[in-house]
Amino acid sequence: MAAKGKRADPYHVWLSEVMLQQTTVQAVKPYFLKFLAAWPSVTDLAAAPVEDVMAAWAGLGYYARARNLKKCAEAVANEHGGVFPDTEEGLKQLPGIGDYTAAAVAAIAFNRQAAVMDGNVERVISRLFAIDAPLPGSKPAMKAKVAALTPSDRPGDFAQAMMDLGATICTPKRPACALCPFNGHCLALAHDEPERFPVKAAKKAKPVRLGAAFVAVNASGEILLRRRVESGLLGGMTEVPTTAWTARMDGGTEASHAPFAAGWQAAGVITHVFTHFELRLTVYRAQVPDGLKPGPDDEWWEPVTNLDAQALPTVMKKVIAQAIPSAYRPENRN
DNA sequence: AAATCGTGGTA
DNA sequence: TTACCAAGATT
Repeated sequence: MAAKGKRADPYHVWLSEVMLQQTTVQAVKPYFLKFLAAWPSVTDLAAAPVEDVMAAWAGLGYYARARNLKKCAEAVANEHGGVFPDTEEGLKQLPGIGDYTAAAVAAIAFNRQAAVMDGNVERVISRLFAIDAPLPGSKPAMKAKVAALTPSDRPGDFAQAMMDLGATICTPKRPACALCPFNGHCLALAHDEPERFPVKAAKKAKPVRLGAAFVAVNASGEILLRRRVESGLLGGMTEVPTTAWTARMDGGTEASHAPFAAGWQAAGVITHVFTHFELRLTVYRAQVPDGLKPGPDDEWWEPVTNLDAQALPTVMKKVIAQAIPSAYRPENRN
């Protein structure tokens, strides 16, 4: 972070804010450093192969962010001369930059008086004013409160201070109200019920989906991989062949969806929880001879020693580790 | 405009 | 263990 009231590098601010969307600082740190080392400027990122960017993002989640990150870098490099727009409105036109990120970059990197509101700020504001209307419907009213509080002097520092307050003092459970600089003006505290806010709409139950995954290893120690379609869940990421992920496991479905006939052996079940469903995959493995042709739909054979360089999401690392326990041991990596 | 989209940490 | 949720965006 830059010194008090100073503008930080817009590329650094943008990259960190995108990574921090729905993601903890702890999880982001190593990825942020890795990206800056690989691509020191936005033009470097714009010039990078998208596969490299997806592989570098693997494990961080919400992979549409990585696809939009690349598109945004290309837009800045090709349509803005390699310079980020310096207004909230200009930034919001770019891929992957919404209300929050546009305001955050405008305030922190360009000293603009933009109202920055993330989940932390929503919690602080909802408590300060004891807002009973549930999120997300109450968002516009809350943002108006933030805008009214945001100063013209050092708006970026104000934004970061509000987020820090929400992250460390005005926490979801057991907030440290005694330490809060607003404890003389907080309506929720005055009513002795800070934890009642923010009020949120009820969330729905998480269904279970079932499927099977197939790990084929040939005599040369290569594993059969394929690339998922660009859109939707894990879009553009790498996977091993699987059946469809459906509510029911239909008998006979599994063998018919194997990439080819082989001595498939069940190797156990892995469970992975996504945002809106839980996935249980039965893992099958087979030792096959060399020379099998990869299927038509973006399949290839990859040395098991090179899995770290692949764009494998966490669920697929679980599958491979289940089938090949040694795959992710250090001595088997390049 | 409700649904979709990952993962890991915490209580 | 379950539930929540973390510096949200897109369709």
